[in-house]
Amino acid sequence: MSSAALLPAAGSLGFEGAPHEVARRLIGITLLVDGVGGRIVETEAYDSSEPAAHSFGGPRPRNAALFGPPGHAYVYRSYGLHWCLNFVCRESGHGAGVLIRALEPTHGVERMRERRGLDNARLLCAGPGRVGQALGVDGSFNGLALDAPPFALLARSEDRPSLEVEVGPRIGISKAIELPWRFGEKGSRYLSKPFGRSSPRG
DNA sequence: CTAGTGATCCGCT
DNA sequence: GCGGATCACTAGA
Repeated sequence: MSSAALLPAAGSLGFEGAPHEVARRLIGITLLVDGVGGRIVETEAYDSSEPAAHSFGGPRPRNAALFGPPGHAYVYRSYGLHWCLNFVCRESGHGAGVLIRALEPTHGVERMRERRGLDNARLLCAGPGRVGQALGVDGSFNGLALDAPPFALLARSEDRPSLEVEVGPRIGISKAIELPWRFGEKGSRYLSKPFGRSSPRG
């Protein structure tokens, strides 16, 4: 049996914690939507205390889910085209979240290829908009709990004991660019962009 | 590999 | 009007 224990992990991820801690813990966790998805290899943390966050400036209709209970989804539309998935953190009313930026495809790869109209596994989920498209996430998922279908979060199996996490500045923002709140699995070739300069292989 | 650009919608000033 | 927590595509190093 291949995978040792793929156990539900939603209860042990500590979504009530700070977003940069949750973002780090999520690396290596498997995310599935209706059974389709893969290992989380890249995340970013956002908090209402800094101006890059959608929650900065307080609750509004669009960001309401971010101010809801932790362990739920916040889905927003990016540039009028793409759907991006976040996990809500901290306590209700705070407005913190973790953006899922990239997955290593492991489950339902054919389904993801169809949805993305793309053959290259490396690019299937390499970016938040690509993750949304590959997993079939749209605005109707906004506010759903992460510990119940269609979502599933599975603990790391022990096939990768030496998981190393890299840290760096967040991508695609113009404010609070100094915060090192982007996290990624070191050496993964499924990142949306490489971190500093290591070996560009994988 | 990096840099530039158009697409396309919604929330905010 | 303006500008995004982006992506696909093109051109050039």
